[in-house]
Amino acid sequence: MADNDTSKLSAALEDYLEAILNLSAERGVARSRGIADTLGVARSSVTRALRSLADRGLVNYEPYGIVTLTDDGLRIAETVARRHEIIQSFFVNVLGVEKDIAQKGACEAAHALGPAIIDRLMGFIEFVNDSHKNGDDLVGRFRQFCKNRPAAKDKTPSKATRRKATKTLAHAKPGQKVRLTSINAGQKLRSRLAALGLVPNVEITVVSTGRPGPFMINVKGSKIALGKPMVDKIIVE
Amino acid sequence: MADNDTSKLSAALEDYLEAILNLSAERGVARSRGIADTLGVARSSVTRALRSLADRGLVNYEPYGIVTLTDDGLRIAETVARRHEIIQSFFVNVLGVEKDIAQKGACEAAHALGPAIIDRLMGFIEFVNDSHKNGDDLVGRFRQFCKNRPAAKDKTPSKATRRKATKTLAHAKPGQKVRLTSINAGQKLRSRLAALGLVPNVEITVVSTGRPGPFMINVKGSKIALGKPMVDKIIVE
DNA sequence: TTGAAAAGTTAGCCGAGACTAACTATATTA
DNA sequence: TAATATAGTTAGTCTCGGCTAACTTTTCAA
Ligand SMILES: [Mn+2]
Ligand SMILES: [Mn+2]
Ligand SMILES: [Mn+2]
Ligand SMILES: [Mn+2]
Repeated sequence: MADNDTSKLSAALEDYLEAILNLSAERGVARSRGIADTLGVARSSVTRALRSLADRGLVNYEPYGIVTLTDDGLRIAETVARRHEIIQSFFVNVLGVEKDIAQKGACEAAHALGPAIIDRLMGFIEFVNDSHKNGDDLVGRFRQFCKNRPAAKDKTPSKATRRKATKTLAHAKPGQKVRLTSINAGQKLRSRLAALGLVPNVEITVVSTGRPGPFMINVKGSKIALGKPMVDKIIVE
Repeated sequence: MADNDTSKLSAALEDYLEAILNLSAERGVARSRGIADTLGVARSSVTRALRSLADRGLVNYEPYGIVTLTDDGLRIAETVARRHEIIQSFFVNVLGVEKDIAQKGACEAAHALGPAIIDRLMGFIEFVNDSHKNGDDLVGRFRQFCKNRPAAKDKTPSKATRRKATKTLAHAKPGQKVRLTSINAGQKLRSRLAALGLVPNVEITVVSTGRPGPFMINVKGSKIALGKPMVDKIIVE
């Protein structure tokens, strides 16, 4: 009988429920083979998932039988399917994303976004539709807006890039002067380097960056050759 | 040295990179302990993740050392962080979702949404801001719109619910007449039930639904008692 | 009715990613 | 400088969710 459904379901198991719901609607019945095909997994994986779902009281299942959702299972399946639909609708109908891509992204995102966000998102879609009825073609304006500006690239630097990233000696160019911040290594290596003058706050002048040849630096008048692994461990500013 | 980064990174490893980027920016340096605290995992989990990332050439790491991102790692970390920021910004600044919830959802969704969707989403945020400058307070209008309608619930039935779900005998109420569609069981059980008159298309009248007592049905004049497991296997319409 | 073909299950393997407990290296401080 | 506290690693375990190969059950058609 229906077991406890304390812990939240994994994305994978939610997908099984969603697949069962869809198959039931489309073909009238959900069988193991159909689920495997829908999700692109091996038939044996389905068997195991069904046992797991049955243990949680979410499907009626027994070996060689067809699969139906219990009331609990139906509730979850509908919630997931609905989230998927809403997110996908936003991607396609508002953002104008290509259907296949939207489908894939929405199916995954559906497991990550809870009621608070989904409700708002649905409200927003309604708002957009409502605006349209009132003569304001928001989506059309957005499309137009997109045309009039150089398509932003996913790689465009943003706040993230503006944050200073830790620089190692490897990032320095020949001729550049840098100050040693710290050495990313154990004390034995650190003391070995200290003997060469490589201590915190010392000024380093990069002589050559070692392609080809060794990475050469100048520290207080003496030239030092460093190996690549070493170069990555020396933090500078 | 930098290994091949053929296969796409898992969400978990992307989170490690993101955490390292953030720690480097906030504290100047990323150490194992800080990563563990940020992500809420055990220190030993961090050790393993760092080894894995180092193998892929995404971080400079060696035991007991501090951690820095390689150029490849930095690129990925920034991409993930930026997706996170854009999605979160949409949730908070457009949809008006509470910060903590938006943060959590965005961090997860960031791994699921690729450039095609993210680019559009960022464009949309810009569009909204742009509209605002031109005197159209879209967000304000949306907030107003939300107030003027009964808050939609995540459980509201939608297309998903409108699809007919498979009904079992368990869903029937006392006195109800239903037609048997199929029996979710192997042939031996099916023939046993067939002997009782339970064959496809036969009409079943529900007598009592068995709380307490057995589930009783009337088939062609004869009363039959069914156990709960059986009731779940009989598909009707 | 019987013998494939198809559907489904079992058994065993694997990698990812978490955990705890115990150990080791490093840092701190008296 | 030695003792202790903290940080980090190692070893071993677990669950999840894939997979293949081999077997069994059910279906279907001759
Ligand atoms: Mn889906
Ligand atoms: Mn999904
Ligand atoms: Mn994030
Ligand atoms: Mn994340």
